[in-house]
Amino acid sequence: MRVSREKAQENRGRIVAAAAALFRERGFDGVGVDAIMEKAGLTHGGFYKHFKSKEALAVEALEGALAETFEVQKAFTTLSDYVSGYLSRENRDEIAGGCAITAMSADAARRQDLRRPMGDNVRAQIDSIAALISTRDKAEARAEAIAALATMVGALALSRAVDDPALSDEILATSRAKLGA
Amino acid sequence: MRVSREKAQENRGRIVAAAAALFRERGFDGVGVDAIMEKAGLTHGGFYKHFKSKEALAVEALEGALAETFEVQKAFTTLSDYVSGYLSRENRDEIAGGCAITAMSADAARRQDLRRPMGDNVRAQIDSIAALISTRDKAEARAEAIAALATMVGALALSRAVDDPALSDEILATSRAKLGA
DNA sequence: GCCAAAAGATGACGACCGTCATATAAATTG
DNA sequence: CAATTTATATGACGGTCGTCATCTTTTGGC
Repeated sequence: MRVSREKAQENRGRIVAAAAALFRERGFDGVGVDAIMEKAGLTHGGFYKHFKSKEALAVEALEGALAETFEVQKAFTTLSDYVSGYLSRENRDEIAGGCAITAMSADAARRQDLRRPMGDNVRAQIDSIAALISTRDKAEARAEAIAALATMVGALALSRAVDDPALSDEILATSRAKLGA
Repeated sequence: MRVSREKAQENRGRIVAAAAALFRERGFDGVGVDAIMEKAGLTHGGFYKHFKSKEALAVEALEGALAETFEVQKAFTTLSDYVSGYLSRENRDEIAGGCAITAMSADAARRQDLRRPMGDNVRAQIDSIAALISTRDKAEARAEAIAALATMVGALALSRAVDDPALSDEILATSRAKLGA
């Protein structure tokens, strides 16, 4: 049955939000359109009234996930807080709500469409981190920001991939320390 | 038709090698058993004479991919060479033959079975890198090794995920420089 | 050299996939 | 209030998936 424009727009948002969580949790190929629609509280059929393909939804979902976590990170006013928030056990254990760069970089490497939102967000993150670094030399701040972002993304990925919880914690703690947090 | 034990073992190895490449390239859910068997020069039916499931093959394929790249990396005698080899355009562009940690960490985060080989290899890499660091303090060398590995993995993942080739190159070059290579 | 074992090929199964046609029913338009 | 539009539901399609049963053919053990 039909639904008000307002409600339809809200439903669309719920589909994107559900997809943003599920794609991070299970990867692009690990989630079906039916699972996304179910999580959004709808049935699968209406999907193509909102999106022209699963891939098109993935682009929007990635943009949404990246924007959401970027908002959280922009709230940190020091590099130390930024790093501590990123390399925390909570962020490691909540993949569905955590950093979309780490969770979806492999999908982005495989699917052209996802690389543009990734690139946009990486550029923004670099600028954001560089702004937190108090160095005279702008180029040097940018270089430090790039390396810091790489270390954070790699440490989070490693901490999620290894079997031993002690090693996982050690990776987070050591990387935090190396980044001055 | 039947085949000699020797030939059967060689075929098994070809299946594992094909899977090691395809899983890195397309992810666990992006490859079917049929594609793996075809790449190995066989038909899909014989698969379950060799492996009890696709997941079981993935464990062996990951072990193989990790061992293979680890052999390459162990050949480097300085940290600088190690880093330069890892953070090269060639390694970035050859996902199927490149670092399995970077290519499969997301799959490992999702699938328990893959975390043990990941953990084993990460431990070995840390020790291997730490041995290249000339520091009196062993704990300090280990900490530097962990951070260096995290930076390398993150930089490679980022360089593959972004849309802009210039940014991709910059991430590699900057991370190399930060790691003294 | 015969016989049991087994590797691989062929083919099928149930489940799930992305996508779309159609039906339903409510909202918007006039 | 009537006519039209449209968001969602139902159901189906062709294709692909992981897995397995069966058959063929050859090997390896006696």
